[in-house]
Amino acid sequence: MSKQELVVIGQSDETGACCPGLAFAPLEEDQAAELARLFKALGDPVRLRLLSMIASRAGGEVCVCDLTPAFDLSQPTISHHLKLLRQASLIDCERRGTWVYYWALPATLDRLAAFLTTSQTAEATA
Amino acid sequence: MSKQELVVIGQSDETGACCPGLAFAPLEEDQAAELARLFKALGDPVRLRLLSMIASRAGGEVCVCDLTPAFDLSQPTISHHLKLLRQASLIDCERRGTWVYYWALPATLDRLAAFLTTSQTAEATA
DNA sequence: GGCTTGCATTGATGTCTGTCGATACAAGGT
DNA sequence: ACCTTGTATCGACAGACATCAATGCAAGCC
Repeated sequence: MSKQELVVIGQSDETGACCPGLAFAPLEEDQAAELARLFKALGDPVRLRLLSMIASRAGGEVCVCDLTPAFDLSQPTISHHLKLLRQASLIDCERRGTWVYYWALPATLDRLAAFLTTSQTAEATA
Repeated sequence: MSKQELVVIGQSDETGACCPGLAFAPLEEDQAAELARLFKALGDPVRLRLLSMIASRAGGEVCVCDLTPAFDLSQPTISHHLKLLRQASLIDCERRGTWVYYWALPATLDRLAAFLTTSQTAEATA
C-alpha cells in the first residue's frame, strides 16, 4: 500500500449512485440519456487515451503541453476532445500562468464502474 | 522504454483483464481502440435501456417480443441496436422456435467496470 | 507597446450513426 | 402448399461527430 493520496475532489453529484446498477433494474429514460452521454464521451480511442494519460499521472495533473504531442492530431482536435471529457465531468482543468493543467474526477469514473458491475456490492446502500 | 512492445492483445474475453485500469497506466493505441468500441456500444440511451432490461431480467433471458414494444421505435431499429450490443459481446442470443431470446454477458460488463475503477482492487493480478 | 507561445473557439467538410420503410428469412399453423 | 407472425437485413436519408486550418484570447517576455 502506497500512500495513495486520494484526493476526493469536490465532486458534483453528491451520492453519485444515480441508479441501482445495470443488472438490477431497467433504466428510466432520463437516467439512460444521462448515462449514455457519459459513455459516449468514453467511446472514442483518443479520449480514452487522453483520460488514461491524465488519470494515471503520478502528480494527479497533466499539462496540455504534455498531452498534445503524444497524438498525431492537430492541437484544436485535442482541445476539442478535452472539452468533451470536461463536459462529461470526467476531468477538470485550471489555468496556471501560461499553461493549463488537467486532472481526472474519480467520482464520475467510479459511478460508471458501479453502474456496470454485475455482482452485488455492499456500497449499494443508497 | 525499450521493451515496450509486448502487446498481449491475444485475450479478448475470459479473464477480461486486458489492461491495468484507466487510472494506473496510459492506454496503448490498440487497447484504446478496442475499449472505445465497447464504450461506444454503451453510448446510446436506447442501447443502455435494452441492456439493462436484458441484464436485470430475472430468468436471465428476454424475448425480443418483450423488448420491442417498450420503445417508441420501429422494430428494425431495435433489431439494429441489439446487433450492435451483440457485436460488442455485451449480449448474446439464440433462436428457439419462433422467438429469439437475448441474455447479458457479464464478463464484458465486469471487464469495463474494472477498467473504470480508480481504486486499487485485489483482482489486478495481471 | 509589440512579439511570442500555449490553448480555446470558429467554420467548414467528410464520415459515421440512428432511424425508417421495404423486404427477406425462419418457423409454425392451416 | 399457403398464409401469418416474429425477427433480421437492406437502402436511403437526416443529423451528429471527428478533424482540420484559420483565428481569437490570455499570459509572459523583449
